[in-house]
Amino acid sequence: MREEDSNWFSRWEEELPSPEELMPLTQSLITPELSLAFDIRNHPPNSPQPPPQPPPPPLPPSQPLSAEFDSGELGSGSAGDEPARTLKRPRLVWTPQLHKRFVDAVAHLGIKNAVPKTIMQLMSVDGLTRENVASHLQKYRLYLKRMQGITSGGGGAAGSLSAADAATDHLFASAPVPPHFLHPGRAPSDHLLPFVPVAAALQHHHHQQMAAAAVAAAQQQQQQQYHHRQVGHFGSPPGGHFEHGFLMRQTQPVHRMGGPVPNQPASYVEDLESATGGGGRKVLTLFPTGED
DNA sequence: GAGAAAATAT
DNA sequence: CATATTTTCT
Repeated sequence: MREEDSNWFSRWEEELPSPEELMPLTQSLITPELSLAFDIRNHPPNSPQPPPQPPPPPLPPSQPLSAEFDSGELGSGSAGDEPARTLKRPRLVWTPQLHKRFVDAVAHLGIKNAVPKTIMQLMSVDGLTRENVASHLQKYRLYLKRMQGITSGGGGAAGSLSAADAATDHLFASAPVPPHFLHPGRAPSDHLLPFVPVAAALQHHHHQQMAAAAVAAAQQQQQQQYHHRQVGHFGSPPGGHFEHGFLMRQTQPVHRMGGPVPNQPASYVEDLESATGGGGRKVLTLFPTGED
């Protein structure tokens, strides 16, 4: 309980894995034929077709994520300008769902093609930039490396469950870590880890009951160095003014690349549910998709 | 003030 | 693209 504590706890309930998400590692990949089917590459006049290596795998089966977000925001004119242009984007919050998609993309791509660019494209999550993926990928790799030492070697000794799973990277732990990744030279199929590092063993949870639950609030205006949470409290607005709370607007000038990526018009808004008990807190993560 | 996550720079 | 460093948030 140091850093996130309240945070991750709130998230935990919010992002609780749905049955669909808990799919075993036996996730069926896209059939090769399908991949090939998607691999329809015409021959444009001048297409920077990457090296003869890359079978652009289709997008993984999109998850039935509930896309529900308030479309409100309109208002008034205050924000006549839709800044988007060269405006610093807020900060990307990697929610488990988003991370899962990331992992899925990497998994389906294979280590070889799992480069930021490709991953980003495959994810088709709007608002997601290459830098975001790159940064996360970096961390993810480190996590994998760390995990290697524990899963192998010790042989999954019962005792050394290690904090590596639950204690450390909460986010990574929540996502189904593909069996491979540990090393390319291994057979992906067949034997998988004795156990999935699904975060579970949580015994100590102090109920700090924090009102803050919302993440990802975009402040298009001046994002100065305020000190405290900027997220909207839904609990009790001091000013008596009810704010929308978390509303993100992110429009990015889509520059199309001639890439062979069958972009799927994916609108990804994640999670929006779980009003367990009386505390109805909804966290809206990831920005709405304008379009691709 | 420390630690972690994301961003940014090399 | 990968890694290192810096910033920002909890």
